[in-house]
Amino acid sequence: MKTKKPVQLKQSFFCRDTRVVAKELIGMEIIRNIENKKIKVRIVETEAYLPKDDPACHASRGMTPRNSVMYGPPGHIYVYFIYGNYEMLNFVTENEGIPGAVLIRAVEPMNEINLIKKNRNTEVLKNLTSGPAKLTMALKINRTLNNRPLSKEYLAVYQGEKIPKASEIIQTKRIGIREGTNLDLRFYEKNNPYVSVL
DNA sequence: ACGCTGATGAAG
DNA sequence: TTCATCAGCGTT
Repeated sequence: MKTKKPVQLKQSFFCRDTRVVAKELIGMEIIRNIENKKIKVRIVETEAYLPKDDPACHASRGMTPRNSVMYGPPGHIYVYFIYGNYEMLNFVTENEGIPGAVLIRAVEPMNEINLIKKNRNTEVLKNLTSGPAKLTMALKINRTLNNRPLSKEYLAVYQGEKIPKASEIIQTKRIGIREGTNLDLRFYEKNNPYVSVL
């Protein structure tokens, strides 16, 4: 047997500058444990939302009931609801008390393709997980996971088997926001078909 | 290019 | 209490 046991990312991984975490999450793997299945995906696109001078960050105008999770411990899950339809998956970063988070924008499926197709109600491979709301539908992630620590019991992040070289990670402007578009805080793997927008 | 959808938070 | 806003998706 050559399969290595997956190494779960420690809390200290997330307790750093949000930009560094967003960049280093590219290539890491998420395992979603649900209904006796373990769906494994590889992160291919992220965005950083910063504690300071970032008008697009939910916490840019101070703490509210919704964004309070971002002020909590790093490595926790922040899921919020948007556009009347969609859930978004984020991981909290920075020290407790400092509000930062990384939005997971796209992932690449590594197993359970048929289950993901069913969850997404489509057969088109490149549409399965190529967007922040698509991947939460594919992995059945919703607000019940909000404010929870990472755990292999339901959702955890692991060291990736294939980490892109620095030259394979593209850094550009963020997508889908009105303010803060001048900042290059979006990261994605070059030439990966599951990236949401090229 | 647009409609769907409803939680959120700021204003009054 | 109202109202504009919104880290998207799917169909046209």
